This record gives sequence, structure tokens and C-alpha cells, in this order.
Amino acid sequence: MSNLADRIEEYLKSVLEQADEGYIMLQRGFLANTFSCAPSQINYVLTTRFTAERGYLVESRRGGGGYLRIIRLGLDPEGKFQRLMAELIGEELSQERANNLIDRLEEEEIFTKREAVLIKSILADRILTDWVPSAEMLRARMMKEILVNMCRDDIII
Amino acid sequence: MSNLADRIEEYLKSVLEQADEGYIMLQRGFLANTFSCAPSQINYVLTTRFTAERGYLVESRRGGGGYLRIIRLGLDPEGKFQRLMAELIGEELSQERANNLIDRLEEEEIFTKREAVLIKSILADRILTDWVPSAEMLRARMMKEILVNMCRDDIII
DNA sequence: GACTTTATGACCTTTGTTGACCTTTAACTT
DNA sequence: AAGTTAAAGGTCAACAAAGGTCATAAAGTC
Repeated sequence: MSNLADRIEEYLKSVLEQADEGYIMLQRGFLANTFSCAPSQINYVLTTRFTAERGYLVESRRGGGGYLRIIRLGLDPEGKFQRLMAELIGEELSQERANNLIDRLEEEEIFTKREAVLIKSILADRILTDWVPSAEMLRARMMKEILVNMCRDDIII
Repeated sequence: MSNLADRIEEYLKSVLEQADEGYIMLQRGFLANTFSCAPSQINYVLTTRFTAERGYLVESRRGGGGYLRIIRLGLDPEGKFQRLMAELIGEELSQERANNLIDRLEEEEIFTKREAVLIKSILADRILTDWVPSAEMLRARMMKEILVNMCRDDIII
């Protein structure tokens, strides 16, 4: 019953489980070979099963010695980030709301003071406006990306 | 898995590490020989891995007794830092150059690992392209803004 | 039967590697 | 001293080795 995509997914997750680095690295060709499938099937599995919403991040490199790197995201206890991230999808975020959000996250010790300053500085209207058609949308997109990356299991604070 | 270019890079960096002059001198032919590769492969490694953003300078001399000199550039603490960075960043900044620069600043302990990940995540092509008329220009502007803010006296690492 | 999910193959982009040919410079000849 | 030769390093185009994309076919689902 279990189809190919499910089996590949299961395999990757089991390997990832044992990786104490928080990520695994492997080659697409190798995977395609072990599962006797088209290389692009691997991409299908990665894009449908290893998304940020499901708690994973995928990086890759082409060329000789290329690889895929699948990174596990530690899900925060109350799913706070999840909700925040969901909110920010397709959303617009003003500078004011962004600043409030960042301050709050700093208070909750999700961000350090330096990180908060850093993030605010680049999300500022002064930087984005006049360069971007919709600064508010880009800001939301960036904020979401930051939240995702702050959950990466391969960076131990 | 790991390709030749990466291994040569690693070797050169390890030698550079032990050099207390801040630079090393060696011959292209000798290197090509030790790694059993085409001499031009050495040039490839030098131009892709030992760039200014990554903190290196390469000088060379042809003819009999010719050599390669790889110099590690330190970030001098007194003031010139900002100017150097502004120069390095310029008006436009590609994702690749940005990543190299950020990695380098992390090595120099100007950024923490988390900060490096955070900055790279929002400067990614995936985030900026298709949203911004000139992603490269915005990226340069953001990178400069980050550096200014990270050097504020009121926030120590 | 219509719709959604899964699977494949053809074609593309990026990165790495090699070899043929070129330029520069020290050392050697005369 | 001038010219020649040999010993470096430089360039570039072609090829190899990865991963990416997208249209479309096949298989499930309801």
C-alpha cells in the first residue's frame, strides 16, 4: 500500500532521527538509486513532506560533490511560532507591528537584544520603502523566514 | 563526496592557520602535484574560495622561482572597518557574495552563528527576488545597515 | 467521472575538472 | 649586454557531475 513517496519520507525521517547534529546530508542520485526511481521524485518528496510547516528545512548544492541537506526544526512547545508563522503567510506587516512583535519576542527571550536590534534595523521603513512595491508584504515574508530559521536544530544557541 | 576543490581549500586554510606571518607562499605546480590535478584547478580554488569577501588576498609571480602568496586579511579594529566593508559591499551585492561575507564576519566573531543564519535567511534570493525590482541593491543597503547597527556601543555581543 | 496525489523523463542551471595554449620572468649563452 | 631558453603562473573553452524545473502520464480517491 505504502507508496514510494511515503517510503522515502519514512526513510529520511528515520535517518534524521538518529542524527544528533540536527541535520543529514546525502546525495539525490544516491537516494534515487536506492529507491530505483527518477531523481525528480526525490524533489517531490522534499517539497511535499519536508516543508517548514512540517518542521523541516532543505538546503542543497549543485555541481560535483553536490548534496542535499535536510535540517530538523525543533517545534516550540506551545506551537507559538507555528501560529505566528501561519499568521504571517500572505499577510502584511507594518513597521510598527513588526517592532512590537520583535520586542515581545525579545522579552520572551526568543531573541537577544542584539538580534532584536538587527532585525528591526533591516525591517525599517527607511530601508524597505522606495525599494519595494509592497514593503509590508516583504516584511511579513522576512519575519516568517526569520522565525523558521530560529528553530533550526543545527544551531545550538 | 567532498570534492577536490574543497579538499584543496581545506588544506590551504590549515597551512595558513599555522603560519604566524599571516600569509603563506607556495608553488602552483607543487600543489597540483600533491593533489594530482591540473594546475588550473588551483586557480579555480583560489578564485572561488580565497576572495576578498572571504578575507583573503592572493598575489603571485610567474617565471622561474614563481610563487603564489595567500594572505589572510585581518579586520583591523580601528575605525577603518566600516569603510572597508562599505567598499567590499558596494552598491550591489549578490547572495553569494553576501553569504561569503557573513561567513567571514562570523569567523571573526563579529556575528554569532545564530545571527549569521538569521541574516543569511532574509538576504536570500528566495526571499528578495520577485519582490524587489533590484534585489542586489536592496541587499547591499541592508547589509550596510546591519553593520552600522551591530557596531553600536550600546549593544555588546 | 472528476479531482488529487504520485511518478517519470526531457531539458536546464550550477559547480567542478581538465587540457591546450598564452604570458611573464629568472637563468643561461654567447 | 642582448638574446635565448626554460620554468614558472594565467586564461579559457569544453566536458563532467551534481541538483532543479516543469509538463505530462499514471495511480488513487470520492
